[in-house]
Amino acid sequence: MSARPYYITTAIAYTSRVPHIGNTYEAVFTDAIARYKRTRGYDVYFLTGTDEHGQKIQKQAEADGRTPQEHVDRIAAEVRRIWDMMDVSYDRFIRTTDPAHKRIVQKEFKRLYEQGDIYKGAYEGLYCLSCEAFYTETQVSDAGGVCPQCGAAVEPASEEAYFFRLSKYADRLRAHIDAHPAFIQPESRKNEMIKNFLDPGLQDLCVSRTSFTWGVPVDFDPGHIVYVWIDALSNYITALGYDPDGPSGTFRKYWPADVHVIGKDILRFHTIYWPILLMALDLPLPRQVFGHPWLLSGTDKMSKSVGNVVYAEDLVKEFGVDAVRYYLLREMPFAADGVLTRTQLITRINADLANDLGNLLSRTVAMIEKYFDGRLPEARAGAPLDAEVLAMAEDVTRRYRTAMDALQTAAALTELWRLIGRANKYIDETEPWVLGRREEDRPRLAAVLHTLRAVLLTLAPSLDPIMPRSAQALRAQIGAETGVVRKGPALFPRIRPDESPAEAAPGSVPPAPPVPAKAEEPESPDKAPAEITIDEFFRTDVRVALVTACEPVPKSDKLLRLELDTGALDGGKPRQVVSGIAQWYAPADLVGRRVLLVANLKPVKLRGVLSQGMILCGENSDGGVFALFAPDDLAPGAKVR
RNA sequence: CGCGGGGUGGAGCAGUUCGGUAGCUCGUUGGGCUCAUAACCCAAAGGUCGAAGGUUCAAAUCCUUCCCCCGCAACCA
Repeated sequence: MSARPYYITTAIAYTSRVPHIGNTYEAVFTDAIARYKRTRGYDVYFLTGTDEHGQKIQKQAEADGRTPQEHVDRIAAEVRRIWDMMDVSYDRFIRTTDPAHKRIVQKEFKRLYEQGDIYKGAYEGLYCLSCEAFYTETQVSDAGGVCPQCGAAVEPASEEAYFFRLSKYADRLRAHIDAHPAFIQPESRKNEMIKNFLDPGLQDLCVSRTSFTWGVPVDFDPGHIVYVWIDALSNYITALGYDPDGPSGTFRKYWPADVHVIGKDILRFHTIYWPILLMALDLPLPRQVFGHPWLLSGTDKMSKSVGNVVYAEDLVKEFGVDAVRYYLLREMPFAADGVLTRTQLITRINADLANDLGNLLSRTVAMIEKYFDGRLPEARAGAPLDAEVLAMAEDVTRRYRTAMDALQTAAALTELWRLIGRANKYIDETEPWVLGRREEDRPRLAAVLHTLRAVLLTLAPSLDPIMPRSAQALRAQIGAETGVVRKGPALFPRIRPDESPAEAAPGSVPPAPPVPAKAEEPESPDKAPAEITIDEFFRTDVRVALVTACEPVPKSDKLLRLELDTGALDGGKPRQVVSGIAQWYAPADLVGRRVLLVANLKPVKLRGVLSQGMILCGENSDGGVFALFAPDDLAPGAKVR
């Protein structure tokens, strides 16, 4: 019987910035499943890659003074390097800028248009000239009838665009979801999708843009660019050689995908738009979409501005690939968000990898070398206890497989460690060092060590998908191929815990960023702004202003409404500014004080309240915000420069 | 009443679907062992399961109300 095909994918990584450990988790997780399926004899095809189109990338590249292609080439290479470093065993790395991909996307688009699933319509909305962007009526009315971005007037406008008739397939999709309970994982997400998107009815989806050029052009209508959904999602089939005019053998062999592993944030696109797109193309739907949870850094989402972003590379440098892989696969829950802290990482490595697994191997190997010179004799005296441990090994392997089949790597690892714990206990129970003292106990000693070696041999293939290198090292030491046991270097050396003050305090929760945000060089969003001339600076009108009144903005958490005396600037009239500092200042803290006001900002309405300027504040890396106050000697209205 | 997730020994979590002795890892304390990476094994201490009502012979689990925390959205110009 030929091996059963198994097609598994990650989402393609967006190339606006270099992926952090949270993004990397997805690749590692998917890799573990792919490797596991290979050990189970499946013919696995593992796809990953990068999503390289869109306005954001175009703008980013412009800001960096590069062409979009240069930009995505750089980031895609970086993504690939990180995946390789993590031993991600993908079979194909697709990029949406691959010419073959683009060609097929164009064909798909055309076919959908010709069969009437895509139609040309008008995108109606309120347009802001200065932002060159459309806004919905709700967005505008919430902003008080002006542009939510800049506060300028907006006007109704329409622009040509292509739309996808989602509604046509909604019933079929609903039926599919009902008939395939495992389609959306975890289960809780299923209701979310149905309740939030399917039940209210699907709007036709706008699938083209004319506002930027970095994308796949609609070949029969110049100026239109295929918008992200059709372009990006199609990677799962174009990578296999799909072609509306006759797909490749690879495609016929692997499609439909067994599972798309994606972040929970893009579940909607994968469980609604993607299936409908496939239906329209008359292709079978993927068997499962798994929206994995987030990896949080400390208690928060990783974010550049908070400064708690962790990169796989830094962790790998310090702890090794396999330890990082183990942590991710062990610590990430199936549905709830996972947490990454340095302390937890070190604890996990020491307790599980060094003490339990590493030490089990170490003591077993050491004894086999010491008592039998690396070769166990045939003459053995078994005991019921041995059989019990070996039976457990089998049972654990079974449970491990069940968990892995259900994508529950944490549960699978818990099982393996149950066996490791049992084996360590078995050593204490049998006391091989006592057996080693008397010649007549040699057969019993041989049996005990044989049991231990057997347990490790059982463990090796299960550990393979999780920690390929260490599993290999373990095999080598217990002589899986040669039969000769030879002690090697410690599998996982113990790590000395940190003694930084933040983590030393007993009972305190150390949410300290595990690793300082690394140098910014591959990232552009946060790098220091470009130089400006003094004239450009003087375009900013900064003034001293006296706070004459202050109150919270009703129904808002963060906003304070300030009334400011700006001296002669406004002809003695008070100026009203809304500032998002309610978390840090009570109104009473501000009244009577002199703040620094950016006086020539475009006015904007916040929560319905007009704000005519901005108060200057400083922000610490821990997020604390402090207003900058002027000395009393400076009169209201005084110019600051 | 915006949407969603969560509140279980010092820390991190499981258990809640289909009520029935509150479990795991780390940490703490005491003991054992010496093959091993100051590792391993055993034992103990430690919990009003966010609060209050209710249903029930029985509630972490079901119902009602409330409190708190975290995301997202709206409001951080």
